[in-house]
Amino acid sequence: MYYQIMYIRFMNKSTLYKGCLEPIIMRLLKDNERMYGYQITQMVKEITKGELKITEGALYPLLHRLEGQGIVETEMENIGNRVRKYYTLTKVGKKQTTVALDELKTFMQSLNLIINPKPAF
Amino acid sequence: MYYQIMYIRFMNKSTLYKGCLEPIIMRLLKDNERMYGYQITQMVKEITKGELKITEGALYPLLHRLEGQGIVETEMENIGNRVRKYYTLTKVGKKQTTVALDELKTFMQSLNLIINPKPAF
DNA sequence: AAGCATACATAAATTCCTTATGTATTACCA
DNA sequence: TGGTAATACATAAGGAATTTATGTATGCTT
Repeated sequence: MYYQIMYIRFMNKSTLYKGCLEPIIMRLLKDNERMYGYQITQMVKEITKGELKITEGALYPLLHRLEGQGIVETEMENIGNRVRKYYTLTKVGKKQTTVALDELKTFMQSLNLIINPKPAF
Repeated sequence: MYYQIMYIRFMNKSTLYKGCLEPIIMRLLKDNERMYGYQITQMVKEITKGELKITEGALYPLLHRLEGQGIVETEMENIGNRVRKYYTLTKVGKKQTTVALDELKTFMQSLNLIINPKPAF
C-alpha cells in the first residue's frame, strides 16, 4: 500500500475560467459521444497546448452533478484491472448543450467587444 | 427622506464571467484614462448592447481592492451637489493591465479552440 | 523500488460574484 | 407636485464554482 503524493496539480490563470467548465465539458461530450473523466482532462490539455488544465476537484463533482441532473448518463467499463466511468450526453443533455454553447459564444463575443475593440473607421 | 427600491438589477448568464471583471475594468481604464464607477457599468452595457451588465455589488468592492493594491488611484469630483469618484491606472497598474489582458486573450483563444474547433482540413 | 501516469473520489477553504439593502441627488412626466 | 427612474456611491450576507489538499489503487518504466 503506497502513500504517494499527487505531483500533478492543475492550475494557471485560475480565476479566469469560473463558469466555463460546464460548457467546455458538454462541448467535448457533444463531439466525442463517450468520454471518461481523465480523458476529458487530457483532451483539454492537448487542444489548448497546455494552456487550460482541469482540476480533478472541479471535474468529478461537476460530472456527478450533471448525472444527477439527467444531462449525462454513465456506464462503467473494466480496462484490465482498472475501472473507467464513461459519460454520454442524454437527449435532454444534447438540447442543453446547444443552449449552453450559444450562451457561451454570445458571452465570448461580448467580451471580445470590450477587450479587442474595433477601430472606429 | 425616501426609501426607494433599486429596480435595476444586473444579471444574466451570471456564472459565465467570474474572473473576467477585473481585466474588463482595467481594459476600459486603459483606454479612457479617467472613469468613475457608474460610468464603467454604463459603458460595458453600451459596448455589449446590453449583453453584459456589471452589478454594483461586484464593481465597487473590486475598485476598492484595486486601489488598495496600488493598481488604480482615485480623485473625488463634485458635480453640482453630487460626488463622483474617478479612477485612474497607476504606473504599476498600467503594467499589470498589459499582463492581465494578455492572460485573458490567451484564455479566450484557448476557450475558442475548444468551443469552435477548426475542421481538420 | 521509485516515480510517473492513469483513474477514480471527496472535503475544506477560497474566491468571485449575486442579491439585497442603504443613502442621497437630480431629471422627468403626468 | 408627487412618484418613478436615473445617477452615484457603499456594504453585508449568501451562494456557486473553483482550488487545494488528500485519499485509494493499478500499471508502466527505469
